[in-house]
Amino acid sequence: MDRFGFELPLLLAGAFRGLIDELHRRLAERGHPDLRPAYGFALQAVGPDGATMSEVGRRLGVSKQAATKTVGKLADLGYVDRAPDPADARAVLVTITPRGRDCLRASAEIFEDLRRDWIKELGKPRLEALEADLTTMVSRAPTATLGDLPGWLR
Amino acid sequence: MDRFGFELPLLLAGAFRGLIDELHRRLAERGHPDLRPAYGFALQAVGPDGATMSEVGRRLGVSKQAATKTVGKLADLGYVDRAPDPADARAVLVTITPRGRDCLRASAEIFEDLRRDWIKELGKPRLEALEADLTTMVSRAPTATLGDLPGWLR
DNA sequence: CGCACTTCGTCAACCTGGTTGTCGAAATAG
DNA sequence: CTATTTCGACAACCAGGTTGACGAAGTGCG
Repeated sequence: MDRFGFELPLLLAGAFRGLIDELHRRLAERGHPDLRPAYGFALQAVGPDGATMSEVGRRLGVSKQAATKTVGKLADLGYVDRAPDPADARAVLVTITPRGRDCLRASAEIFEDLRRDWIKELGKPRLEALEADLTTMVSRAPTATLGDLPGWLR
Repeated sequence: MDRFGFELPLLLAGAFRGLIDELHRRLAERGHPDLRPAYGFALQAVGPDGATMSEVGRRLGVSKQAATKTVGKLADLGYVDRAPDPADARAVLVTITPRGRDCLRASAEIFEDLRRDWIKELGKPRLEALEADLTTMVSRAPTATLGDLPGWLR
């Protein structure tokens, strides 16, 4: 079966999207219905040890202004807290709340489940080959932080 | 090498993005520097035979208002023309200009080149396996039109 | 110590690409 | 001929990004 070149990006995007859609479907079932994909990235960027606003922005590859807005949303949803940094009076420390931690844990579990689904469907060797090949191609064209996916296709 | 579940979506997104970034890099070299990924989708949606505004919107999976705006940009850039539909006085016919056609042709060629790059890197059997496996997983979770990718991760 | 420079986070203004709601005009159904 | 649908425009709005300016706080160094 000979394929067209344009199918490759479509397949990649479709697979990515399918994965993320399914993640959020299952996340909703587990009590996190209002988390959007973009917030998920941001939550990851905060990380288990917390981070300052600027740090979040750097990790996401967006301006600190954008990070401030996103963190604000995350805080409204109860996933993170903001507190003055005791070590630096200019800085704001963003930390993950228990709810945020639960969400992160659930996400990790769901991703493992999802990967298991793929293994069941394709077999372990095929999936590992797929991952290895994608790693090759991704490292060949080093992509940015990936947190700026939202604005990227602007 | 044992991988984490969360790597899979990252790899997919990274590969997709790498492909699209490279497409637009090469498109720019060929005289289409101002086409953005989102416009590329829209141009595809107009198609070689043209379409009405509403039709473009439906194909992209967005409202006709959004389609109107995007088509406006595309027209400003000289990729499409708008003309009253002789068969329906309400409708606006959107057609691709020669420049748009050139862009579409260049895109197709670049995607083929890109696929050849992947074949050179991974070998034909591996790439075909990768495509087949992605097809399996994508068809398992039927994704939408994909034209609404921009707004999707909202 | 004191001053210059950098960094932190905020505010304000703006852009883009979406959304919904309303509307008049044109096509279609009955 | 009328009722309903569809087309595309306009307006208002939202989300998530941008840049620029800014004061306050930390840092380096003569």
